[in-house]
Amino acid sequence: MLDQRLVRDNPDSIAKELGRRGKAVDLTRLQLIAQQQRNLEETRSSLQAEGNRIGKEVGQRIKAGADPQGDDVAELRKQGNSIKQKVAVLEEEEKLLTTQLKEQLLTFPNLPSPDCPEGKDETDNIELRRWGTPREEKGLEEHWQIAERLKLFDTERSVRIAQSRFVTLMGQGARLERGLINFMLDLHTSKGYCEVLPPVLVNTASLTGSGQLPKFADESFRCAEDDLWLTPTAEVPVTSLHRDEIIPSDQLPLRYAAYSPCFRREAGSYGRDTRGLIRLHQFNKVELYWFAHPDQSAEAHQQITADAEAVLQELELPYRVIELCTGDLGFSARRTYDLEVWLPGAGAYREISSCSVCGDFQARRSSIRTKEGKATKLVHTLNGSGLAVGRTMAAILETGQQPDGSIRLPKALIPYVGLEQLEPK
RNA sequence: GGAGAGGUGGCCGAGUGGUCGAAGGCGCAGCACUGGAAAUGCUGUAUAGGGGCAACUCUAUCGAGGGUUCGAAUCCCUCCCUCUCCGCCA
Repeated sequence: MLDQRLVRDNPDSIAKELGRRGKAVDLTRLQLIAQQQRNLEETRSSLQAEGNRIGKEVGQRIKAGADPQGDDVAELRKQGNSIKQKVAVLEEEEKLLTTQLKEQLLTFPNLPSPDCPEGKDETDNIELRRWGTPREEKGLEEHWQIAERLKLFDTERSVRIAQSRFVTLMGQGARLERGLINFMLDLHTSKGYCEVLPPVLVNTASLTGSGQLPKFADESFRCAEDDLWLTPTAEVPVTSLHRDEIIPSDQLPLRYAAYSPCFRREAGSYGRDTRGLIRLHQFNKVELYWFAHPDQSAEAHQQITADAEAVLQELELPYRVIELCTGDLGFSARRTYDLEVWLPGAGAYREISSCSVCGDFQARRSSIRTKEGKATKLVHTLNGSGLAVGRTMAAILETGQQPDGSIRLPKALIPYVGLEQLEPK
């Protein structure tokens, strides 16, 4: 959420910064609401001050022995009543404006960081670096072909169980997925991350706090009978882990590694990535999340990205790091690095992790603060996939394929899967 | 699902109509004591939004929303949530 003070005092510069995302933004109406709201607050509160003064005086006089039914007390009561009525009218107007202001503020995306490169869409993203040597020989299979051959998962039967875009991992496939989750969590916790296994049903306040609501309601699955939604990412429950809290500054940064299944409606992606593990309504993900002191968030962003990269490096999966331009930035992000893993079968880099610094955007929505001396300030939040498990499996299958049709597993993963390689059964 | 209890500051916990933003404790910070520390003592320490260069000051907030009153943490109504016991259940 944007800072309402900034909107009130510097609407033009805020509009300009938001405009870097590619769409012109007009804040004049919002600024007017904010201004009116503040004016009303001023009159209302000074009126209330007068009312409080009268109330106290009545109490004092009665205590001092005045007749509670006497004329002078009655006169004060009358004044009190008249103020009360005026305040009631003002309060109603003010409440309306406050609600409007809040509602509006929640619909604006975060301000891009000044360091975020300008651009209109993904074609303007910038490749920062590459790691590893991609396999580029011809005739390699795509992961879903391998999976079919090795019977790692069943998509057709999953339609029977649920719908399209669901997958049932079976046999070695299920085992590999489980091994990957354990491997990732072990790697992160060995570096000091606190492991989290959160609820995957989350309430509206949680989704609003991390930025999915109110704008992206159609992207999430909702439980009709309850105020609960299926979480689209562990980022949501982990943000709300500290919602409405003040975190002592000596505890920062708090670093969490949360495994959760993730649920996305993928509205508007008909026909894209219909085969395999790339785009599903339900997938597994290990998410890294930091609550950081505002002064530390830039470094934290480098670190969280490095921690995500470490998973790919340990798994010997070639990848590249992309910096998103302003036009491709997510709603809550100020700056984002995407990790794209090389899929030899598909012959393409695919996003496998997105590491974002959100500044105080989520912290303001979720009211997560820290204390520094006397001052209370909003913390900064960061998130990064470490990693999307299904896509990781796809990369391992495509990268590890050997001439005899078996799949070599990365060394680091062998103890987790209990197999040297995957073979047709 | 049935019965009961309760929601107060960073935490615990008092407070049933008047200067209560709220006793006391814990925690935290500063100071004193000390060679240094512990212990002890003193002082300070809620959040949000206004106004002011600042000192400071105003308003709101005791789960949420209404009501009674000149005045509500305290009384009334509605709702939400949490806990305990019973039932059911992985």
